[in-house]
Amino acid sequence: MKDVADLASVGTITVSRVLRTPEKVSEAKRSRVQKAIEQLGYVPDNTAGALSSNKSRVFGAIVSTVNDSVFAQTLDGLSSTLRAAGYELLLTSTNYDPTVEEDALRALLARRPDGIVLTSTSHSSGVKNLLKSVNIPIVEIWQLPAQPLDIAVGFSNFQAGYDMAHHLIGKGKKNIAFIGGNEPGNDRGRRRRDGYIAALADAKLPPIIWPSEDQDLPSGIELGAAVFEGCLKVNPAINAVMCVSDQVAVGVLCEARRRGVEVPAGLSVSGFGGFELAMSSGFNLTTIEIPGREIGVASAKALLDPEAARAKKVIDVGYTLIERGTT
Amino acid sequence: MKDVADLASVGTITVSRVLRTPEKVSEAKRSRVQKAIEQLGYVPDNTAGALSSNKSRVFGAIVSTVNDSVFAQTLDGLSSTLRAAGYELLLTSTNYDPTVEEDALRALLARRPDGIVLTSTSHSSGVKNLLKSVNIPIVEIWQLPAQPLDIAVGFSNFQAGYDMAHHLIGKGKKNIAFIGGNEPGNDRGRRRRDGYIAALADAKLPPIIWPSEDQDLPSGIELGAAVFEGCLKVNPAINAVMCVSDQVAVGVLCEARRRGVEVPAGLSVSGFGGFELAMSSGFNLTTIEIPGREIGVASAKALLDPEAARAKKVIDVGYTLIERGTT
DNA sequence: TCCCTTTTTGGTATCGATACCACTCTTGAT
DNA sequence: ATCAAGAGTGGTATCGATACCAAAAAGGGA
Repeated sequence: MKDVADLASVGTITVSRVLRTPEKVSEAKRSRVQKAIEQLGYVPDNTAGALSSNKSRVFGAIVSTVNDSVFAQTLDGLSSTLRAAGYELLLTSTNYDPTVEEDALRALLARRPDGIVLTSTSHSSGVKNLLKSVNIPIVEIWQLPAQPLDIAVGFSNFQAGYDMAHHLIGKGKKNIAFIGGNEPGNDRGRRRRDGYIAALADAKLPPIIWPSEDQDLPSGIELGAAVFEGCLKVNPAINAVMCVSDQVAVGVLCEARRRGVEVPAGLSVSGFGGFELAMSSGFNLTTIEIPGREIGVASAKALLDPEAARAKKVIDVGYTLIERGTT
Repeated sequence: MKDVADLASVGTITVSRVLRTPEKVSEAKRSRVQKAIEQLGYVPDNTAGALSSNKSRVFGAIVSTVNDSVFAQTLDGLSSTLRAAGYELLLTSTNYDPTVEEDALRALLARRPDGIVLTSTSHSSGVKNLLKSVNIPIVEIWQLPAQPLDIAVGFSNFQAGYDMAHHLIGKGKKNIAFIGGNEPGNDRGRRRRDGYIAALADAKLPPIIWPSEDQDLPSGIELGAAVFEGCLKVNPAINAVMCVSDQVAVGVLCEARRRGVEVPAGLSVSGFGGFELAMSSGFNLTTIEIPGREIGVASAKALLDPEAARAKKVIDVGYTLIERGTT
């Protein structure tokens, strides 16, 4: 930076200002400095800037997994919006293991991020203490906790589960099973299930949940394929399955076709997530579409302007029940 | 850090050593310092450390997209391996837009990463110059360039394309079409196509490529579904389609079922990627499986020990042709 | 016991930017 | 002509860690 300043015959502070607050520098010097920067191929050192200004221009994100297409959209929206504003994203994943969260957070905080995004909403006390001790915006996403730590961006999984169950009931189905949602650490799926239970209770129908907590079954598509052997055989009266995710629903649909089960006449199937595959004409799945990217964009905005976001506390991006051919 | 040092009655430098090189500190002081750290809830400031030691303990990654499940596995392997070694990952995506790469790189370099991972292998001269001017390990992944900038980790897309075409030819198919691979900036798909062309040439068969460069069609599953109208109608003799990705292949399979086309008797279908869906029993797709996670792990190792990696220059993780029911 | 080597420890300068303050130079109103 | 307000500019201290060097303590062989 000294070299640039010398070449442009200005003080170092003016170079700094050209980069951070160009409007405070006169046109003449600004262009001289910019020319010098280009000529020398100068790339500023943000680590030094972070130290002196206490602003790292980096945000941290702790996600449970990047291996989920709707989740990936959120990351995408988050990262692009932040980058457009001159910020970068420091990414860490916990692989749904809650014990890793504290370590990951500690490592993140050592990099002095200007804010943090968390995808889980139940935290250990160690995590809560760490978050309380730093004075930066904390955004919890993909779920709306009753008591957000700071700011929350998401939608109500409970309500979404309720709505979908209500939709199936409205179609005249009386024996509706809920499939999946038992992965440990994934409380979002459980909320959808709670919504399902509530909707069935309101309609005075008995809930059927499969698999039970103690059954050890594969998740995703494989789980859907296993429904016929594991669930429908035990309870052949079931005429609708409400799946915890689109992946599971696609598994059900594949297997239904193979077995010649008519959808939706013999069996209604619904998904959750808005997974690309589900939208395709081949499956034509009724599902709840989550604006994954929008969650990312909204969180980025919350991080960039925490005061405005804190006024709302909870930002509900909503969801859309999309009725297609499987219900 | 001063507070910790005072509480433990040692110099600040000893505190630093307890964190970075604990084996150089006597047992007695080490435990005293660790107790003080815990008591005060001290979280070290890595931005300061980065400035003084010229080591940020952060690696940068520029990916074309996180919206791809096999790609996500790579990120996962990369991030977990790095974190286990005390490093973090700074993530940026270009959304397959090569013009963004230089900006993204400049922003990354400002954070002084200790190394960089790139998913594309064709770079603008600006990018090349920037990379040349920094003296850190550069790892290009998911493809093996003839002239790696520094280190490359991946597999041969060309060879994979060749092998799959060879497999289809071995099955007695004579009219084999290649579907997809025209997205701009995605040179990996193009390499697979080149492999396909080479294999057909060796077998003295005419290549059929669809869609052509100038056709504007959706990608992914939708493209697969469009094959029947757009490609097979024009050339009904085609009895095998080799798809650029599993997504496209799944689209073909869905539509084939709907139309009652027998697979593989009437039409063979192959994919690429090892996408979860393709593995499921419902589709039973013949595909080429890429060890996505392993690419991430191997790149992380290359970043952590660049000297060892530079000795090899190119690290080929290979791939596996998995024959299932669609060919 | 003494001297030499090795281990352990601390003081101080330093990394490269920005905050803070002080100063000069405009501009426009009175 | 004078003054006040504001814009533009630069000098210097500072952020919090680690590198480097020097010194003290601990072992080990004569």
